[in-house]
Amino acid sequence: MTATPSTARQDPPEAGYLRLDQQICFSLNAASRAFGSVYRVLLKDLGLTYPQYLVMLVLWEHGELPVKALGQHLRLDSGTLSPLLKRLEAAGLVRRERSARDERSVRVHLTDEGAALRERALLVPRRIAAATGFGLDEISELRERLDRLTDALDAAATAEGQDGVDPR
Amino acid sequence: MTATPSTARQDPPEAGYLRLDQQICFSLNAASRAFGSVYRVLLKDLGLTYPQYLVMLVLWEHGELPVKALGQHLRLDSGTLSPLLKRLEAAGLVRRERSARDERSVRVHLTDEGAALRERALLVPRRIAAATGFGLDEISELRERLDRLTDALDAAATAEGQDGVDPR
DNA sequence: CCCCATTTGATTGTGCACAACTAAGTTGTG
DNA sequence: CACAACTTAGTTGTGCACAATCAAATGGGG
Repeated sequence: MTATPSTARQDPPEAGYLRLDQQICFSLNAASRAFGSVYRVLLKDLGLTYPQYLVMLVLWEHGELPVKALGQHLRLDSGTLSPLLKRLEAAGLVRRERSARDERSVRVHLTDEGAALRERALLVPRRIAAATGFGLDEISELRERLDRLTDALDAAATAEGQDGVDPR
Repeated sequence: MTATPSTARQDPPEAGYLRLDQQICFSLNAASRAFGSVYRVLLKDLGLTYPQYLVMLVLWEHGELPVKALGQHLRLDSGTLSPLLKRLEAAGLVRRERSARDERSVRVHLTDEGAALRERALLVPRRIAAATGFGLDEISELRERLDRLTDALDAAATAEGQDGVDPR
């Protein structure tokens, strides 16, 4: 039986993959959470969490959007956005109102207070960039790779979801 | 009044940063969640979530660890691990027992069922690697950058936490 | 007009991440 | 020994992510 419970016996190439595999997804996860910690500190002054900050970024850029479009920009669904938007509304930063044209749609727009918050948020990116210690081009290249990775994973996920559909 | 509610007026270099800034952290976040979707599908057969899978990876590698050490490997604290480990224990994959030497410490180790699960998990990494569409060296390079990024962010976060302490 | 598929949000339930706090055990010092 | 400082897990509360489900509104055929 021995004390070492794993990595015994044959352990073909799989085992190496297993380690590598942990590395990439784990590194990604860890980097994402490390970003979260830094943002948490910087955004506390603004009274925003990081996902709320992302929503505000989109609204600052586009002004006013239905929940659906907001979710498409952020890759988030209503299950995540609905409570988040309610908290932003409770904080007085956004308002939600049913579209008159289509009663199913809820348009989210900034309050004056929400729009004004942008001025203070302008200071954030520079401090984040400084915290990464990366140059602009290095960030840009990393971003390009991550986006490519995301696209590949999304494609794989949907293909995996319907598995071997072979839709003729 | 104009339709575009923001990005008007002066918008100095800050605005460009703001956009770039969103890109890198958002890309990271999106990639992390995209990975989550792919893992979710692959791990469903094993009855594991992705964070549970990470815990099992560490246990398969090290055999048996106190909660503290597990958390250091995964960058997670007891607030996250305690309920997660309870779920793994309820699933019959691990056991938790107080160390006799130090009653504060809880050692987590694999059950036979948990150890056996490794065989089925060996299939996962290859499918993940395939889903990324990345080569091994490209994955390796990306991982290196992400780890460097995480280190820089961690350093910035702790420095930020005590802010301008100037501890004399 | 009525029926039905689709679209859009909201709700519910599960699980993770993390801060703040508590409880119990351990260690060092007088 | 007594006692304070520290360590290790656990608990509680808040918020995000996502699957599943529901309800309301819309729009297109019969």
